Amino acid sequence: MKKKSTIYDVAKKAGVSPSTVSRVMNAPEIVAENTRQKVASAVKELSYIPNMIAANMPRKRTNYIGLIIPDITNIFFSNLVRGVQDVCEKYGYSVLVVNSDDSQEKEGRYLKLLYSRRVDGVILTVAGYQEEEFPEEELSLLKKMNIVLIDREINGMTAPIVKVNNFGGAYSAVKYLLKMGHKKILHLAGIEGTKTNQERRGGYLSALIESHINWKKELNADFRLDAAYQKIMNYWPQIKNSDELPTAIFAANDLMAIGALKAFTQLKVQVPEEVSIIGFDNIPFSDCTHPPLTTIAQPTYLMGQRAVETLINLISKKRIKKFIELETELIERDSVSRREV
Amino acid sequence: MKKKSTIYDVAKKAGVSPSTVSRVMNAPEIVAENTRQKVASAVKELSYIPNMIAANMPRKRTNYIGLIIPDITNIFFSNLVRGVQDVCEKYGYSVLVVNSDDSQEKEGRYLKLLYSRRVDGVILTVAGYQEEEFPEEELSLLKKMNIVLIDREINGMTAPIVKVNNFGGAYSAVKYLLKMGHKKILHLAGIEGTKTNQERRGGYLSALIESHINWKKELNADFRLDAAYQKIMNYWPQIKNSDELPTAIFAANDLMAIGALKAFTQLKVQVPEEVSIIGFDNIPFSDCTHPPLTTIAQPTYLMGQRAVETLINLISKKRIKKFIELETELIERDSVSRREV
DNA sequence: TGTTATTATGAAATCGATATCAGAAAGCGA
DNA sequence: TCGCTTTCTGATATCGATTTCATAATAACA
Repeated sequence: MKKKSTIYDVAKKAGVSPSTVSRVMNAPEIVAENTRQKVASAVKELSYIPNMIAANMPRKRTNYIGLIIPDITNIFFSNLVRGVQDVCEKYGYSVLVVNSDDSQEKEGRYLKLLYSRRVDGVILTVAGYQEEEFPEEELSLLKKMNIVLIDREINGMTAPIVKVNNFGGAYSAVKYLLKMGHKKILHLAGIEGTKTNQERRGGYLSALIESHINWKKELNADFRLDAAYQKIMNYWPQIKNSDELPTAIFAANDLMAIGALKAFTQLKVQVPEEVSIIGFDNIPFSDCTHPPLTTIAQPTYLMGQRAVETLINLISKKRIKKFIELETELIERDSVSRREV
Repeated sequence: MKKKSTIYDVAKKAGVSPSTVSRVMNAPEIVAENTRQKVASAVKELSYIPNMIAANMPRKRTNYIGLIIPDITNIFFSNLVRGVQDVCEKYGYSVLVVNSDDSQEKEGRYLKLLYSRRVDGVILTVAGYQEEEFPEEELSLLKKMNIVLIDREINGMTAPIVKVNNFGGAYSAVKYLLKMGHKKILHLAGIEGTKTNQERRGGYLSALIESHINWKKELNADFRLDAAYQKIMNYWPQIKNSDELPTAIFAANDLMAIGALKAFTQLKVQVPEEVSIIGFDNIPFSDCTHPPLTTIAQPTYLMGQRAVETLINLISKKRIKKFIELETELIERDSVSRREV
């Protein structure tokens, strides 16, 4: 591996000062055509590529942003990540993605890492499992950095947030089921600690109350496919043939809806003839299930984009909106059918 | 935002030199218990977190690795990314992930970016669409960096590679179809330029030849779900009722298999009664399709892990295996049925 | 007790860029 | 031609760590 060439090498070869080389690399228009050419050819000859590490120091910015999500293998997040990456790319930022696995401890560790790496800002999906109060150390770190929250709010923090109208989405999902004639609607709920889940649960309950429906039932599956699968496998046989049997399910995300679908296939329960299911998220493949899943679509890619835009404005101290709430959309497919009585 | 404290601040507060603080942070065992304590409490008091940017310069390493994949929203890669991240985390590296969208031009640009950011090494899934010869500039960049290839080989480059036995996997998939009595097997192929696709195609052809089957047919869908869907939607009606009609399909990846499945649902063609389908990859959700997809499993997470381990050994100049080929596994589910002629 | 190792610390150079400031050269109006 | 901008370039300090080398203090040994 041959030695990397530096700005000094280029300067020497071109017969100019390092400052001039720096100018040619960063603001070519302010240097005379003539010198610019000389430098350019020296750059090419040495195949010089500037060392951004060195550049970052005096500049006091890295053009990195950190992205903390629960888990990249959770398909919900990959579109979001891509949205973040694409906008970053456009503005010359790079993204450092880490997985908190919804653990507060990991979240804290990564925040420290990101700080240590001096990222210009962080986009954070707060970890779901909150052991206790927000630790002091983490909170003070958060205050030192440019932060934009995404997807989940966090009590006692006033960072800008980009989220989806979870309440409204859930509300419209349940309203839709009611409109289709369902009166016994089970709720497959997500991680209890998360604001997201609380809001969706709120939408569920509000829609029921508004329609004077007293029947309600919740099963918790932490937003996870296999947990939902297990819960249904356990629960359904118990209530089969009783009047506890729901005619519809509102799942707080598609993953759980798909888990339920899988369980029903195995239990030989027909969807939507025997139970209707509606999900939340509209993840990829939710249109490839059998039957294709009716769901509430979230604009995940857009969320990622908005979050970065906000963050970049925050970094460059422009005016920003503190609260961006995107709307959901009902996607009618085939997992919900009309139920008479 | 209050001023960040530096190693000098800590040194002053603790009444020692910056060198000593540096030692406490990096090799505490070589400094006297007494001074270590003084420094530690100064660190805590100022809540000092070292600036890794500054540290990287004299050290000449960044503890970053770059990861170039075609597209993070392609679900096949998320497990791989996670494998990379988890091992990196263990060894104190951070990962910079970028999407080439299978474009050679983007790949080149990102390589340059990664070089500029002075990552310690790069894990690269070579872009599928190769316009022409590998550009000189990119090649010389590759030679300057520590590179580990993943998934796809590249002609005329001798970097270590971690891949899957594509030939063997495809071969066993087609052998399995033959064993189930199928004699007309269509191949849904991926991006032609990729070695991966060539190998899988090779496995398909070899299995046929070995069984003295002359019937063959290929449709190309670039590894993409929607392309596969379209191809089937166009092709099937044309050949319906002719003896061109295949009884089974070997798709070069699950995405295309799922696209085909979707088309067949729409065309009211029963799977597996009328056509059997076998995929490749075993992506998440391939067990949630209808019917659950029989497929060839790739150990993607493991591939990511192996790639990083190799890269880290390469970086630290340890001995490495130049060629790591992982085995596939046939996952029998319900999309293939026996066919008695 | 004098000599040599060992351990613990500090001083100063260094990594490779940027940024500030100053000065030379060129352009321009009177 | 003189003075004043404007344009272009270079010298030098700086960012915040690490690293090398030197030295003081202490321990070990003959």
